[in-house]
Amino acid sequence: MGNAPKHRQAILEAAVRLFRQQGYAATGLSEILAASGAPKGSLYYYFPNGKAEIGLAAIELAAEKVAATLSALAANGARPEKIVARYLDMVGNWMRQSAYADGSPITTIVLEMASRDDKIREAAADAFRRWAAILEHAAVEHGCEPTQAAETARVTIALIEGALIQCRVRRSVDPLSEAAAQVKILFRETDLRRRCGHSC
Amino acid sequence: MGNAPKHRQAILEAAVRLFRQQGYAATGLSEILAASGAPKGSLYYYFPNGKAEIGLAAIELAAEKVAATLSALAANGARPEKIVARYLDMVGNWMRQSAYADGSPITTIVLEMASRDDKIREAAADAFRRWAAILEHAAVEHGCEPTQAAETARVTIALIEGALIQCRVRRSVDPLSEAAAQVKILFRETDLRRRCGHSC
DNA sequence: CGTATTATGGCGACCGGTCTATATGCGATC
DNA sequence: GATCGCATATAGACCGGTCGCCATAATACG
Repeated sequence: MGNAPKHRQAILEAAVRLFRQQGYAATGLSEILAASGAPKGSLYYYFPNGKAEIGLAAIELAAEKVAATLSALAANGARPEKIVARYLDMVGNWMRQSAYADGSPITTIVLEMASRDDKIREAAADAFRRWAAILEHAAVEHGCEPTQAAETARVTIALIEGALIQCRVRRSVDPLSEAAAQVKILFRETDLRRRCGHSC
Repeated sequence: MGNAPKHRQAILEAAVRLFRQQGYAATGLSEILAASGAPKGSLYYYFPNGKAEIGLAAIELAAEKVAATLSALAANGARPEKIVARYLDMVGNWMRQSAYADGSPITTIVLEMASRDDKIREAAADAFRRWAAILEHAAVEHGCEPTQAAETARVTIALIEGALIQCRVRRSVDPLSEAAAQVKILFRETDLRRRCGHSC
C-alpha cells in the first residue's frame, strides 16, 4: 500500500469518483487521466491489464473506505441501528455536496460488469459481505441471536443500496432517513425475537 | 401503442434487455439492432433523437411492465407483503433463468444517467413512485395509516432494488426471500402502529 | 560511465453514434 | 393507365473518440 507510487493513487481516486457518478463504460481513460492530473503513459505502466484492472482496484479501494468508516462508527460499541443512522447521515451530506451525483461507490460499476467480469463481481460480493459483517458483529455484541443478526445485517446493506438509488433519482436525502427509521425497526424486531421467542 | 410499427417494438424490447444486463453506455446501437433483427437504418427513423430517446423509451416500457405485474398481483385485494412475496418469487425465477444477468430493469441505466439526463431521471422517479403507490394503496386498503403506509411502501421499493443488486453479485436468489421476510415485518409493524399507538 | 528500472508521450486500429441520400409502397391526379 | 407526390422505411458512409501498445526519455544505481 505505502509503496504505491504517487500517481497511481491519484488515478485510482479519480476512477472511483467517476465510476461512481457515471459508471464504468461511460468513463473514458482520458477522462480519468485528466481528472487525476497523471500523464497518459502512466496508465498502462501502473495497470498493465488496462481498464479492467482499474475497475477492480477502484472497487477494492472504495470497499475499503466504506468498511473503514463503518468500523470507526462501530468502534465505541454502538448499537447497529445507531451505526447505520450515523453513516446515512454522513452519506446524506456527501450527496448534497455533490448535488446528488455520488451514489454508492460500487453499485453502478457492479451492475454494469456483474455478468461480464467475475473478478469484479466477486470483489463486490466481498465488499457487501464485509460491510454486513460489521453490522452483524455489532448486533451480536448487543445480544441478538447470531443467525438473525446476520440476516438483518445483509438486508440492511441491501436497503441502504436501494435508498441511495432513490436519493439520486429524487434528488433528496429523504430516502436515507426513511431507511434509517426502518432499519431501527428491523434490528429492534431482531432483538425482540431473541427475547420472547417469536413475535410479541 | 397499437399503431407502433412492428420493428419499433422489437428494438425497444432488445434495448430493455441489454440495458438491464450491461447498462446504457456499454450497449452499442449495433448490438441492439443485431439482437432485435431490425435493419440498421430504422433506428433513427423510429427514434429521431437517437440513443437518448431509446433509453428513455426503454425505461418507460420497463416501468410499465413492472407496474402492470404489480397491479395484477394486487388485483384480488391481497395484503402488501403478499404482493411483494409473490412478485419477488417471480423475479427470482427470471433471474435464475437468465443466470443472474437480469436485474432491475431500470436501475443500471438510471445510475449511469441520473446526473446527465433529467428526462431519464424523472422517468425513473415516476416509475418508482407508481410501483410504491400500488403497495401503498394495498396497505391502506388493509387498514394501515396512510402516511405510514406510503413511507413503508417507498422503503419496500428501495429494499427490493437493493436485494436485486445482491442477487446479481452473489448469484443467488436468497436475498429476495430474506427481503420478503423483512418486508413482512415492516408492514406488520406499520399495522401495529396504527392499532396500539406506537410500539407494542 | 553503462545498465536496469521507472516513467511517459504519441501513434494506430477500431468502433461508437449520427446523419444524409436513396429505395419502396401506395393513393391521388391528369 | 401512367405519372406524380408523399410517407414509410432503409443502407451506407462520415467523423470523432476509444482503448491498447510501443518506442523513447528520465532516473537510480553498480
